[in-house]
Amino acid sequence: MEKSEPLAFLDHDHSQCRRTALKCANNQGLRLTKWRQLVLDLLLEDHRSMGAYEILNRLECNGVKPQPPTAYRALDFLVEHGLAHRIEKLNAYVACARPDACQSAGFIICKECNIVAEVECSPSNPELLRVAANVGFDAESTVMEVEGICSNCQNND
Amino acid sequence: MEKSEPLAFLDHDHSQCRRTALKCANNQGLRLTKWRQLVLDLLLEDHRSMGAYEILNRLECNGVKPQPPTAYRALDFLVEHGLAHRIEKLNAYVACARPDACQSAGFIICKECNIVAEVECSPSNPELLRVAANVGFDAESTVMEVEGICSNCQNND
DNA sequence: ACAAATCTGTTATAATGTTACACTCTCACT
DNA sequence: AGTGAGAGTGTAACATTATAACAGATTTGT
Ligand SMILES: [Zn+2]
Ligand SMILES: [Zn+2]
Ligand SMILES: [Zn+2]
Ligand SMILES: [Zn+2]
Repeated sequence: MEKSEPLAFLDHDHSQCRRTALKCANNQGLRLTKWRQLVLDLLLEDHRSMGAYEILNRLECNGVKPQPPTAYRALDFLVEHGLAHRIEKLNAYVACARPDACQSAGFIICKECNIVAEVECSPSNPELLRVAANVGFDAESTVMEVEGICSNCQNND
Repeated sequence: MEKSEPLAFLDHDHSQCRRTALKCANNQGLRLTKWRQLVLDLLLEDHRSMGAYEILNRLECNGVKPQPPTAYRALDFLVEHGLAHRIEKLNAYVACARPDACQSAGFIICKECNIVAEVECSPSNPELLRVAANVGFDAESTVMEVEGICSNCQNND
């Protein structure tokens, strides 16, 4: 599998994605507490994105359903440590597809089926970065999202 | 002034920006109705972004204060016709800085002062687009945003 | 003048995200 | 083991952002 292929669009052994992510989380010495674990697991079910409240509604531990801050705290943690990404265009979250090797990622978003494919690529647009550098701007984070219709959905019309 | 300089960071005759935008709107044969006009005017006050409710709270015509849908409708219209842009990272809106020549734009966002500089540049990241094309993805729109600290704010610490 | 299309007014509600504060747990250090 | 600091959780309330639905008004083309 080529490095830059977006996993989301490929048939693949997804349980492998899950194992990699969990192993990666442990290797970093992160504290994967109960809720963080559960949220990560929900996100790792597939490569779709989920809203915070969709996650919240499915969160549950021994019959206990947590409140919004619990979901947001877990999501913030996962995003901060690179185990998940926030999709700004959708106000939603996805598990990182390559938590072991994710420097900078862009996202391909299908409007129809909501699949979100992560692509490891250099940060931002070269022209944009050049202009930013020219005006002494200190760039800290980058949003790169492309919305459209995936080839599956094009054919299903 | 070089084409790719971000206007927002430069001292400039901003009333000129406003005239250009309004002229541009009229030239396109768009119906700039009362609310659309007023919203555009608010956005054109400077190159800062404004949330929909910030706009809503300042909207007023002959003592009449409209409801949320009015603001959102005007904003949707302006965005759709390229007179404004939505900043996904901020859930906010800016007037287009070059409505006469805006094919595709990226944004430089200062966390401190909230200034939003628009940069005309090619759509998205080349690697991201290449991968999208490879998998037969039909790209329709692109989000390019870089967040950080502008040089002014770096010096003001 | 008329019909179709577009725009507006209005009410209500949905969806997303945060503050604040008390309490509990974990971990490093005596 | 005790203990204190920091990190994590529980909970209630609230703030912000966005949309649905539908009736009425205005504009546009014929
Ligand atoms: Zn997978
Ligand atoms: Zn699709
Ligand atoms: Zn200006
Ligand atoms: Zn600044």
